[in-house]
Amino acid sequence: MAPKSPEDFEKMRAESRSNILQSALKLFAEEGYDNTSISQIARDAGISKGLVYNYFDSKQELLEQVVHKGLKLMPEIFEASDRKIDSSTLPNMLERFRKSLKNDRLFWKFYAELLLQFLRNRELLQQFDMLFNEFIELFIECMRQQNVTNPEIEGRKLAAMLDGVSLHYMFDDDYPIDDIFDDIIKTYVPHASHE
Amino acid sequence: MAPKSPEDFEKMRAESRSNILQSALKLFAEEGYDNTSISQIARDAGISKGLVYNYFDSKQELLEQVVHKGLKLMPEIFEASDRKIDSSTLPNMLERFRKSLKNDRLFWKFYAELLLQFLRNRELLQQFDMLFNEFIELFIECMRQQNVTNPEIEGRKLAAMLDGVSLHYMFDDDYPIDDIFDDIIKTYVPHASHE
Amino acid sequence: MAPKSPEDFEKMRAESRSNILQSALKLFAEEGYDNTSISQIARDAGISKGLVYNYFDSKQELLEQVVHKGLKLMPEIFEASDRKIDSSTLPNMLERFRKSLKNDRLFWKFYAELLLQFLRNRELLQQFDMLFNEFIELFIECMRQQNVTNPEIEGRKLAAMLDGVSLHYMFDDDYPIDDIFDDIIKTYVPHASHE
Amino acid sequence: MAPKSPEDFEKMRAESRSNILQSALKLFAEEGYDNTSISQIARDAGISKGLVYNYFDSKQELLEQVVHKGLKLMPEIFEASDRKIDSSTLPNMLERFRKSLKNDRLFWKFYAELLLQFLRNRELLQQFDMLFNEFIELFIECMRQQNVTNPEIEGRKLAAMLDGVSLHYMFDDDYPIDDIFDDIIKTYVPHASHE
DNA sequence: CATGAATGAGAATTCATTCAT
DNA sequence: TATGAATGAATTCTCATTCAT
Repeated sequence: MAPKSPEDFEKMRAESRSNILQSALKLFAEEGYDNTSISQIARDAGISKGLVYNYFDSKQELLEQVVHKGLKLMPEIFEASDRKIDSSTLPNMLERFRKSLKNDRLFWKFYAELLLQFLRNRELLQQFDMLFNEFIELFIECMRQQNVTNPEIEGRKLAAMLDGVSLHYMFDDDYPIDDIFDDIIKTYVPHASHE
Repeated sequence: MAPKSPEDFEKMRAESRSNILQSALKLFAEEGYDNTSISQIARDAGISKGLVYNYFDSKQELLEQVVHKGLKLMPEIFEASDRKIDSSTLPNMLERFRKSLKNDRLFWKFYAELLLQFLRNRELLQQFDMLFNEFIELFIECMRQQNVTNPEIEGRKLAAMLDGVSLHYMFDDDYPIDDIFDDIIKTYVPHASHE
Repeated sequence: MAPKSPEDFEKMRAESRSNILQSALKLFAEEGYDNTSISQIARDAGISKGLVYNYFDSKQELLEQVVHKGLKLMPEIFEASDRKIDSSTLPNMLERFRKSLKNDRLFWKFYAELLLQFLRNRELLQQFDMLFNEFIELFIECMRQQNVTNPEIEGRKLAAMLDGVSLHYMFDDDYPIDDIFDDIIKTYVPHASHE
Repeated sequence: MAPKSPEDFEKMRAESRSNILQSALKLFAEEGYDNTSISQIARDAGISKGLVYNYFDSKQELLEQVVHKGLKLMPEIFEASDRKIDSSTLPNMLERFRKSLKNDRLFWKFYAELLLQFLRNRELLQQFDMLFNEFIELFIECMRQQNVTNPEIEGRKLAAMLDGVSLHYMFDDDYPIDDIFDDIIKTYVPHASHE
């Protein structure tokens, strides 16, 4: 009844949009992109099918937006807040990653799915590539900090290992994720414990 | 006049079947399972749509057969021929793996795709799970051979790293795959360096 | 501007659903279940193929719904309105049946078709079986009313004869349906003649 | 090895043909015409799919031949061997029919299926119509023999009842077929009892 | 802004029929 | 005569997308 202000509308739009993205992320992660229909997403978001198209031009664009939103979470996990890399950066990052893996299994399943989509889809690949390289660069930088002999190689190995561990963890409910992380942290951050 | 002999038929069948599996592997790997239609597979194999169903009951079964065939390659890559694990097993395996990654990129792309399919599909998961665990066990056994402190953890880390490296390599055409492998071999096979 | 109200949608749905059932009944009856494609039904109903699946999960379910709707007509034909069986029940029923046979030839053709489907399809058989037995029981009850020596047998004979007459009538455009019915009524309702 | 004489070939042909017809009858009766594939028939007959087309031009023609062969059995059941109709014709016929119903349930199921096919298929209808009318005429003639008041009507009623009883019997494994037949025979052949 | 009915292109699957041998 | 591989048209069913209200 009360006439809504432009701001109200704006807020509603943002909220609806966010709901849709939320539902899409969940369903894409659980069922896979191809096995998720717009109807399901709409139903899950509690809105009508048609309305989805009010916010996103196509299913493909919805995917891209979900990815976009998802990738923005990555830096929060991996980047040190002060952007300065020091000896605590890597252990902090690893801890945050471990925590995220355990808490946001859904997101990481989706991330795994995306890896595959990316291998095929040029549009998505570009969005992702930059971030992906930043992420590797970050590890390389950490290695450099630690004065390892070959930071480029060591950084890539660490990145690969973490991706591999994530995959295996998603596969196997009994995966000893904590043991593995404890060990990785110990290995890659040896200075942390003694001297 | 002369009716075809059973051998003739057998040969035809084997050939067609093999063609179909070949095309299916290629397309599943390149486009993904869901984005590949039976029509495409048939077209690629140079046969009619209907014939595919002469050899495979369903698209799902075709996938399973492709997987089955693919998984048979794994042991050749990872297992020591004499089944005895000694100090040369791991370097041999790693070399074979490196070579396979570079030669059979298609297969490994597909393998990556499968990881995701597996996360959802119970049928496939079972076929795969055993092999997957064997593969991890193998690395653990190698670690045990080398008297590392914690073979269980070290084996899993190595397995994860190799999966991660494979993924990254598939992503990035400039990935320094040889440097990484050289390093891994050097790290995990320290004895190799000093004679 | 104004969104459609739930009532509007409800009305649209009911109408479309009814159209589809109508067309399906007609075509199943005329062509047989197996010889009728969803496309034909859609075309006949003046809608798109896909819409049929908006209302019915499968062709099989469409059949079941058509049957369900059709079977609801049966009681109107065969049951005495007051549920009490007396000497007028049978002649009334026979008259209603005669009238229905002549008016609803389509339905009865379909009913005949169904008999055959039923011989194979367990799902449908159950829906039908109850009604079928009720129908025979009804005749038996009428016979009992008339104090015939062996009402069980006589009831079944009458039921069989009516099914047979229906079939023959559907076959033969010159079938003397009225003569037959007049005779049956005279035979089975002897009291009608002498008061 | 021994060169086959033309007669041998002829006999083999006849035998193969008969096998196919046998299998087709069985499968059509059990599964229905539409649900039976040529492959099934060939498999059941122990020959190749292609060979079926050596004997029959099409599935439709195979159906027609099965019908043709089947209908030839009818006279054996219904006609008095000496073609003369007397007071024993009807009871004999009814006994033969009862026996056939119980022994050849498969055939009668198929006959029921055919009734429906006939209602749609002009080709088949013609083959059948003649026989169908002969069959009714036969009953009418029997009634005439018995000096019933209205042989035309009574004959048709008997024919209808027998068709109906057959259907019901096929439906219901507990159908009291013998009681019904005993009663029919007693009713329609009253003279049989008192001399 | 919101709804869900309606569309239609495309996918998997079946199967009668053909054909080379 | 006999085989079964191969074809392709037809069928059921799904779902992204449009549109009238």
